[in-house]
Amino acid sequence: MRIATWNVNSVRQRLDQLLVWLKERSPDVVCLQEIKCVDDAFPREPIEALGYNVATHGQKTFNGVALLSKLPFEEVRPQLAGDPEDLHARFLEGVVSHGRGTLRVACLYLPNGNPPQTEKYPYKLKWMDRLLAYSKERLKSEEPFVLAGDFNVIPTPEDVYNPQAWLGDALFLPPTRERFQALINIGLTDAFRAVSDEPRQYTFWDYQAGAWPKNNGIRIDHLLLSPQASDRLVDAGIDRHVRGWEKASDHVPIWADLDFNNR
DNA sequence: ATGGCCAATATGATTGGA
Repeated sequence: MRIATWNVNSVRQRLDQLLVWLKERSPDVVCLQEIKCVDDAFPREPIEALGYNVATHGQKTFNGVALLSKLPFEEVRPQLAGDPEDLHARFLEGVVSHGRGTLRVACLYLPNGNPPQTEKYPYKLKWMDRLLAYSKERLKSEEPFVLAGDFNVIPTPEDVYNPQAWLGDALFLPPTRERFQALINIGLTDAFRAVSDEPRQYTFWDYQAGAWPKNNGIRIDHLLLSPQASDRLVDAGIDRHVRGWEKASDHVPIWADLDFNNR
């Protein structure tokens, strides 16, 4: 079973690339971030035509997340618990059933938090605290689940082309990294790092300043696996080549393969 | 962080992104 996540930076601008990539990688479950449209404007039909069920949690102009699944959804729920006043469309949880049980997938678009001296940074940290609380609660069920999305977190200096330049950035500040590490400490596994210790493996390159041709990137999109999911991990990867396409998103897709058959 | 960006919006200047 292949789980993938991709910040598409507007699903309507990226539809052609999305369809090509879906055919090429054929993931079973896909988490999309920054769809940047309301639910009614989401281009469902061409995606459904490829065999996907579609669930969206959009809003006007900004943010917005979606789940695509070849397997039917048993349940779908928007919004991360813990702050009823947070109306940003950044979280959508779905449960799909496969042959040997269910898999819960949480699609998330974690706040950027820049500039750090504004109210945006405490909002990010609070969101991360809510995500930790959510994850602790879900771990109690001892069922396989995946946190998938744009975390806007550079976990370690190995995950950024020039750590010095990012020391004061909301994606790399110690309180940000500490909260990401807290997710690891409670038992979640970074799928990509479970299969590769290669440095300079990035998921985002800025549109500006020749970042892509110079490989000035950062690794901020992640798949975190619960113990029952990481037991099933067989491979993971970054679809770096997608960044070189015409009219590319500034993020590329990442994926993980989980084998739920008997060992 | 930056050699020059990109997307959405009653739209041509502003906001947000990372």
